[in-house]
Amino acid sequence: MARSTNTRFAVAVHVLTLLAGVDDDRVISSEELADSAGVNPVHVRRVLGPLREAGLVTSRAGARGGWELALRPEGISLGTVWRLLQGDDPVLGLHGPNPSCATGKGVQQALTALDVAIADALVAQLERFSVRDVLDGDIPAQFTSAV
Amino acid sequence: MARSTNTRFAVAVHVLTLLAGVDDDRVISSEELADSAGVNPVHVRRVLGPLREAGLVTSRAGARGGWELALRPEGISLGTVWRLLQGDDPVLGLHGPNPSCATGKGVQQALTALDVAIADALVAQLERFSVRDVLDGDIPAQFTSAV
DNA sequence: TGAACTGTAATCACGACGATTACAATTTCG
DNA sequence: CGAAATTGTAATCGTCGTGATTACAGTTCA
Repeated sequence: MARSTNTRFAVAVHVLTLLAGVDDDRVISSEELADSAGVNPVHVRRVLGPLREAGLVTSRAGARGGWELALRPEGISLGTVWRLLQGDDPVLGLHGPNPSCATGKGVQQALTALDVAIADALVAQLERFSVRDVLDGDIPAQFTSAV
Repeated sequence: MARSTNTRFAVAVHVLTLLAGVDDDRVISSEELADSAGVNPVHVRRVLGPLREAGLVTSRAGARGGWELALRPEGISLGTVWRLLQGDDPVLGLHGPNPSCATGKGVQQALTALDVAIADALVAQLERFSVRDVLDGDIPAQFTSAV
């Protein structure tokens, strides 16, 4: 089984969808979100950290504290979420450099270029959908991607 | 740093490019390929296994044995290589199921659908290039993906 | 026959990831 | 004010995927 990317994106989508489904003025604690997503509260806070810094969600400490969306669900695209969590990390696995071999140099460059292209295509697909779409179940099980 | 996919694809591209660059009737040993790619000979054989079964390369045991391309470099698309090595493994990381929560169900379905879309888009990008392109350095460092 | 390979299983070490624990800081409420 | 609830964050731990390494049987050529 090939290594897939980590589950932060999945957890983020899950949690954001939950937050999108509650009343506007209600906040939800990390523990509640974590229980629903089947992960650890600390993990939830770590995942939501970057999203808070980007202004997608807000958090409140103290009793009756918790999390809520800072934007409307339709204003949060999955591409944005991906970018915030994955940053510029490569999608392809590039093995170590091999400076001695000329062909190796070329291969490295090709793979790097491909990685950029693939990352763009990946985000482009995710950009087509928002948290609202996930909440409404509006992501078809099968659809033709731009091939 | 997020977990990227494994390096099998990168190794495969590297090795295939090397094989594409030699005379037609010359075979190269796993050790030679491994040294050039900076990996282990056993790893090379494991990576090339699926490609051999798919008819992309052939191997010969015994003295003066080794590997050679079974197809012309322009006939080996990177998309094919990716599919052979990655199979149907998910690109997105899907966290464990959460049957108790209705929203969770929907999120799982959405993520699964997205994973298919993304995998398709990824392969579509790779399909645009062949081993020949890598060998010739014909993969531009920057190009607009279909956004 | 012996050397040079492939094919493959078994084991090992490393590293990423997420769980868990712990604790300081913040906020609400009685 | 003080207790309870909750975030923010560091530190540690266990698990798992990955590739290196070793070992060895089978194959082929000289």
